[in-house]
Amino acid sequence: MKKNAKNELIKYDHPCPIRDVLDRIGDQWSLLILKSLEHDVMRFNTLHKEIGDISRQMLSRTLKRLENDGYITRTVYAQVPPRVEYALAELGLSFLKPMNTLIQWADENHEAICRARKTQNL
Amino acid sequence: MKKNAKNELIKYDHPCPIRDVLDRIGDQWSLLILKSLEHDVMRFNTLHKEIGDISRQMLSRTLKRLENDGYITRTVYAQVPPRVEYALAELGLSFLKPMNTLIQWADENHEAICRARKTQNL
DNA sequence: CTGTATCCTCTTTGATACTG
DNA sequence: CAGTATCAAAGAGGATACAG
Repeated sequence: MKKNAKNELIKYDHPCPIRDVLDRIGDQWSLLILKSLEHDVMRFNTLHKEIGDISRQMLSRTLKRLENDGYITRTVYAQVPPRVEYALAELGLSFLKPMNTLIQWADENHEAICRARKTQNL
Repeated sequence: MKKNAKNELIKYDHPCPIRDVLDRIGDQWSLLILKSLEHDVMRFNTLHKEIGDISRQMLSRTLKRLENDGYITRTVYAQVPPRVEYALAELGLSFLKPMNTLIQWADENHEAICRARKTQNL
């Protein structure tokens, strides 16, 4: 566990839910993957092509994390060549609502943000 | 849904507003800062104490980015010692709705996620 | 097809010391 | 009080080759 400068334990036994959740789905790819799975079950390579600029490694890692957190399910079919399908689990389905609220806001306010940003490049 | 010349599905044109927005407020601190400013104007050190484990450098940087993107305002009072107050700007106020939807979901589902996670540590 | 292992780079973040 | 500069560490992410 992390310690601060005085070597005191930082108390995250039960971390802030917001941080705990957002640290995971707040990365570069999770939302994109969940959004891709909103309407369809998807295979690994289909996701890879759809998202376009994600590396296979990051796709693999992020899928594992999402699966481990309970957002998605992973189904392997005993075939040659292998066929693996990813789909939203219950948690992922319930997450669609706040996610889409956020996405809608981003869409509506993107232009305003771009306008505000023009002055600098931080 | 759009398709390209080879009839493959394409969901994400560039620049994608979702990614552009979330890459900024999806970091470790932005949401926390915006949440802290939800009900009160705040000074630098007050924010620093309230958030607790953010470094001054990251607080400074994140505040600048949020200001530059138009989420918050920064007001300097001509005093000695200096007094600087941060407050939500219009964009930040409008962001409260999707943000709180997300926070509420995180609160309600945190336990389920923790339960799902127990098996591994990715 | 569906990944994993390895190596490498770039970004993020914190600690600390310093300035106005 | 409100930051900034500098340094260092950790992690995110990509490229490529390899494996089942």
